[in-house]
Amino acid sequence: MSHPLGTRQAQKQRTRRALLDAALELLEEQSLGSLGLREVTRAVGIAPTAFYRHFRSVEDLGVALVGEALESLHPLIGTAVSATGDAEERIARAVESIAGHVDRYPAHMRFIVRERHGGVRAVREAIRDQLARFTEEVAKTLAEDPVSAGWSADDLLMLAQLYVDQMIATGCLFLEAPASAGTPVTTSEPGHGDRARERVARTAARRLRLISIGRLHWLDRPADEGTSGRGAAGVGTAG
Amino acid sequence: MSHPLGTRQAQKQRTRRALLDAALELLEEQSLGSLGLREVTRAVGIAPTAFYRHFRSVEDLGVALVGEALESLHPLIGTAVSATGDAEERIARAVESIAGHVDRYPAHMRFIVRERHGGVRAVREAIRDQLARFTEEVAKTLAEDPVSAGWSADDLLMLAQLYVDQMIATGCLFLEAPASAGTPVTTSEPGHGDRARERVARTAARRLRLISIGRLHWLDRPADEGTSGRGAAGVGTAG
DNA sequence: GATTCCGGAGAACAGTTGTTGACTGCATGG
DNA sequence: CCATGCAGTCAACAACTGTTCTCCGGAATC
Repeated sequence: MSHPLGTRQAQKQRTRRALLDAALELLEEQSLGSLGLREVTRAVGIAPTAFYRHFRSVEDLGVALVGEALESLHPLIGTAVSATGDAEERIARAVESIAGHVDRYPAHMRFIVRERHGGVRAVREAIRDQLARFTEEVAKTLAEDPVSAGWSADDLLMLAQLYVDQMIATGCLFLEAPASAGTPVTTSEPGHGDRARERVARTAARRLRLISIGRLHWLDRPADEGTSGRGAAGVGTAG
Repeated sequence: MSHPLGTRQAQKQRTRRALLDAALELLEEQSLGSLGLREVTRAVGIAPTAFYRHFRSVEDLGVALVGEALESLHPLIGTAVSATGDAEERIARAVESIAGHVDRYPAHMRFIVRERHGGVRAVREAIRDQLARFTEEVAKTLAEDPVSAGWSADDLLMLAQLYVDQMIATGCLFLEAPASAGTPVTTSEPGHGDRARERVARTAARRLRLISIGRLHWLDRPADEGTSGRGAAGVGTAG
């Protein structure tokens, strides 16, 4: 109601947040390209013209959303790609991290997944760039892992991209899994959602496991044929 | 101009195609949710009301597009996942198949990638279902591969999903790579596009290689811990 | 205490959208 | 050869869009 604390800029940032949040919520059932400026202001409860005080266009708002959505993703690197524990522990921890993140910021996750290949060029490119930064950081973390000894920078980046793609795909699966309802502890029955969630978790874990195995044997045949590098993993599969 | 061949239904299907094609082209720079009915008819050159003779809504048109886009994808299974040749040959063939498909049907590919997580529920679900069918067929093909001997059905499906995701991701990368211009043979210089294309091809091949390696060693530790199945591939990586 | 700054409101604008009903011309089937 | 079916047209509708300009009131500054 009133403005108990803070200056005027505080109020400005508050309605800015309201705009961002309203947009984020509206974007759960549509894409940014079809999101109207008036639609957002209506949801916030301000005049359409007030929108321009905060963003130049919906596209602009979208880019801002990319920023905070990807930023919220960053801390995941520490828990999901860290080099502590055995392989199975690490996989479990990674999957749990992703699940937790989707629980905390579902709208952010959905936004990224939807707009990554969406119809708004500026937002697409913003996501691509931010994701590239993120991937590079993952690559850096992977480099510190003893398993990565002897890997070329290119191969490490490839692996990081694979992991990041996997992370997003897994997050998307968690999003699509029927929500485990808002009641975390009230009922102890499994519920439809929890079953689906666990199925997703197990599949995701298996995927990571396969990648992890491939990683372990990546350098098994150091130099076979002349070319540039990786040895062909050819084995008798001739039909 | 005239109607030399065919009945009246031929003409109907022709404008239906025109609608689909126009939509497909318009969708290269926007998403289905923001695609207007009038926009499509305007591009085709017919009255807006004529649209209803073919589709009930733009959503409906989208679902139709899903059908033909995914159908065009099916023949890829034979060339990209077949069990002939050594691993390296197969990987190269898979990447080439995908590149070729993107060259032939770029709009289809873009449509799938964009709308797979897009803002139109009906289309999203149509893609998910069709993609599930596709994946199951891939799994069936993989099952015939000697490498898959001893694999559980669940694991095979997981691998198929991984391959399908990889296929789409690779296709998307080829789409984003600057086009190699419409002139295939006129100039023999590499050009910006061709360099980018080859970079994409090499990265995609490496990804497939890693997955292939993981596949080969998937059953290395048949039964380690009690649980349900796959042995933990844990190896000394403790930080 | 007076003045400037600025987030927001209001009205109005020209365009656009999806959808309707009644109509027309032409290929088709009796 | 006539009657029906049906793709496509036209006009009109209410609703909505993004954007501009003008104005207001309260905080911030001097």
